Order: sequence, then C-alpha cells, then structure tokens
Amino acid sequence: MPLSRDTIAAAAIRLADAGGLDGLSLRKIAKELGVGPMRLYDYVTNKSELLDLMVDVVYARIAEVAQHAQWRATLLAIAHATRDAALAHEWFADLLGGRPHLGPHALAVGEATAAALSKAPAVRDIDDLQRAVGALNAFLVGAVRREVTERRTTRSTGTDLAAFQARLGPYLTRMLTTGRYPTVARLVIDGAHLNAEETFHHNLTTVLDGITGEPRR
Amino acid sequence: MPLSRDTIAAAAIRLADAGGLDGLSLRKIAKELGVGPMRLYDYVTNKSELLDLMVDVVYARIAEVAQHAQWRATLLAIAHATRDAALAHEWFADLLGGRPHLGPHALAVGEATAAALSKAPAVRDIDDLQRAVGALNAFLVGAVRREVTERRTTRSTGTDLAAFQARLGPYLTRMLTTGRYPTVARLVIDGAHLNAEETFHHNLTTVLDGITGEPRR
DNA sequence: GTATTTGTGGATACGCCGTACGGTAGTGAG
DNA sequence: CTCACTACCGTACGGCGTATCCACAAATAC
Repeated sequence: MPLSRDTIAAAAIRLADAGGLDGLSLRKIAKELGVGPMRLYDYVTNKSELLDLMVDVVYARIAEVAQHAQWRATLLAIAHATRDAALAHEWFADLLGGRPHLGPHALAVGEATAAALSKAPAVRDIDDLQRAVGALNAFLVGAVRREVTERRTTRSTGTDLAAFQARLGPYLTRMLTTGRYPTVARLVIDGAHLNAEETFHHNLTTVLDGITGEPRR
Repeated sequence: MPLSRDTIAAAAIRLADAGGLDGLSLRKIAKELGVGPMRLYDYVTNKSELLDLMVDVVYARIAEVAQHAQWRATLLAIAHATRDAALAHEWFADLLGGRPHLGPHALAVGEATAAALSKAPAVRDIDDLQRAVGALNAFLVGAVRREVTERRTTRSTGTDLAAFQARLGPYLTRMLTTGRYPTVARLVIDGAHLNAEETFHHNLTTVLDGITGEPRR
C-alpha cells in the first residue's frame, strides 16, 4: 500500500467515524495502514494538520452540492449538506469552527456561500456580506454542534419512553422538581419530540430570511 | 488549604485561562493546589466532570445579568454576557455546546432564556418555543466559537497591516490569486476590519428579530 | 569492482496524560 | 488497647504525540 496524504486521511476518517476523535491516534492510523507511526510525519506535519485534512475531505462532499441556479437554493443545499456531513461524521461537528478552514474544498464551499449571499436583497456592500456570512456560519456551526451533542446524549441514555424517563436521571429530575426551572421543565417533558431535520430546516429558513432580507417562502 | 469542588474548579479555571484546555491537566491542578493528583478524585469523578463544573462556574456569571423587565432585554443581556464570558475564558467557547450543560447555573440561564422567548409574539406554543430556543442557542454557540477561533488566529499571526499581509501566508495568497475564490478574496482583502462586538450585536439582532417575530428596533 | 551517499523505514525513547490500585498514617469509636 | 474509617500519597499502567537514532537497501561516484 503506497502511503499518501489521502490514504492517511481516509484511514483517519474511518477510525474517527468508528470511535470519535478520542478514539483517533496516530498509532492507530499507522497500525491500520500497516506502517510505523513515524511514517505519517512524512506526509503531515502534526496531528493538527491531519485533522484539518480530514475536515477538508468532508468539505469536498459538501462542495459537490453547492452549485444551484438560485442563490437561495445554493444556501439551502450547502446548509443541509453541512448538517448531513456532520451527522455522517460526528467528529466533523467537533472540529467545525474550531480552526480556520482553509483547505481547497472548504474555500470552495466558502466561496459558494459568499457568492450566493452577495446576491441577496439585503446584502448591499462588502460589510453586509461579511456580516451575513458570519451569521449564517455561526448558526450552522452551532446547530450541528448542538445536534450532534444531543444525539450522543440520546445514544448514551436510550430513546424510548422508559429510557427517556431514566434519561432525566436522579439529578435532573431533582432539579426540575424544585420548581426553579418551570419553562425548561416544560420543554424537557413536553417538547422532546420535534423532528430534528424539520427543526433544522425551520430555523435555517428563519435565519436566512433575516440575514438576506427575503421573506419566508 | 481545604480542598473542595469550588477550589478545584477555580484552580482549573486559572490554568485554563492561562494555557487553554491543552494546558490543563489534573496533575497541574493538583500541583497548583499543593496536593497529589489523586486527591482530586475525592471531589470529581473524572476530568470530564471537572470541565462541566468549570462551565457552570462561568454560567453563574452569565446568570447574574439574566433578569430584565423586558423579555427582549433579557435575551440581549444573556447573549452579550455569553459572548463576554467566552472572550474572558476562551476555553468556555471550546466547551460550549459540546456537552449538555445541566449545572444549576446553566439551567438557570436556560430557564431565563426560555422564559423570555416564551413571551415573544411568534412563540405561540411549546413547539415554537423549542425551535426558538434551539435557533438562538445555535447562533450563540457558533458565533462565540468562531469569534474565539478568529481571535486565536489573529493572535498567532499579528494584527497590524504588515502582519495582516503576512497572515495570509504563502498558501492562502496562492489560493486567492487562482481566481477561484473571488468573493472570499474580496472578503479577506476588503472585509477584515468590522468591529467584532458590533458584528455580534448586529447578527444577534437579526436572528432575534427572525425567531421572535418582532421587527428590528 | 568498492566506497560513499541517499532514501526509506522502524525501533526506541521522552515527557506527558488520565486514572487504577495499594499502602501508610492519623483519628475516633468501642 | 484494637479496629474501622478517612485522608492522602506514591507507584504503576496503558496510552498519547513526537523527537531521535540506527539499520538496511538502493543509488551514485570513483
């Protein structure tokens, strides 16, 4: 097996998909590729660079769906592809936004996003554009991060109703019965069954409407 | 020095403020407190629990400003306090959204946020409320995360104009001169001088207007 | 042909990490 | 006095990222 940045990144992605970033180490990647750990340093400077490389591989997939005739369709496609990518590779959500993403595919997605936003009615100059890009990306980073966290929590505590009760745990039950958090209690008891994709889409639409100056459609 | 969860958390916060989460270890905390590392386990189950504790200490500060007569003023105060906290403790931005935050102070901030949002015109039922809470928190998590990342990048590359050019680095300069990323190039060259706080406030207002159904003021 | 240089790769080591485990000393109760 | 409990430390384990050195094979020079 010839070693390359691509094969290293692919092995790293397989391992991270299986065990999260905590389960990812250079030794494990090297073992999966049948080489010694120090071999990897011929191709990546350090672990941090490898993580950046993995992120850019995921951005390549997002970039594939980033071209649409309408600017709004482009933005929706990018946003949904970002969420899909994060759900397929949860480690991506852990890394997203935590470092500048400057790989070629990340730049391509950034370009597609910015170009689409520059066509929106409320984006009149470069300052408007920078704010709009910032707001959309802030929402995306936060939304996928929180959704992945929620999935992990659900996975570790179960998803059916009995497990849902057990999920509250003695601590949280106790806290919620103090009466100090009535709205949160209502949300937890009554609000736990919204469809995640619909929620994402609804909130994305709301945010988009606001930053682009185009009403809800 | 009597040991307690509070003293451990305070020492941990000092260390994390100084060296980030990478500079934080149980051995270092123990050394700072003049005890053996295993002592800490009398007070916290593991490192993860300690990180949760640190987050809740920061939420205590946010909770202090979370009570206002008007629901919108409450939301603005919470949002700005969250940003201020993240800028004062950058490690907070690294942790925010990455785990469920269930400490008493985090619950208090969550309650204040949800209670305020429940009074907004567009929030008519529990599902609306859940979506609104999700959207606002997504924006906050993403915005502070990205802003702290930007600060770190700036800090490591300098902030004056000469350093700004050097900041692009050979790689990024090369990428931007390919002509493949014209909008991004424009943003980088022309758009780099917006005030961070004003940007945050502008985008927060935009997002709030959208999710609460109350126009810009 | 031999000697030297270069390239590839692995082995070993270092300093650090979180945490398991065992032992010791001191204190209080019976 | 003995015993049980508590507080505490030391040692150790398995793992991490990465520095460094060495061995061997292939290529090059003479």
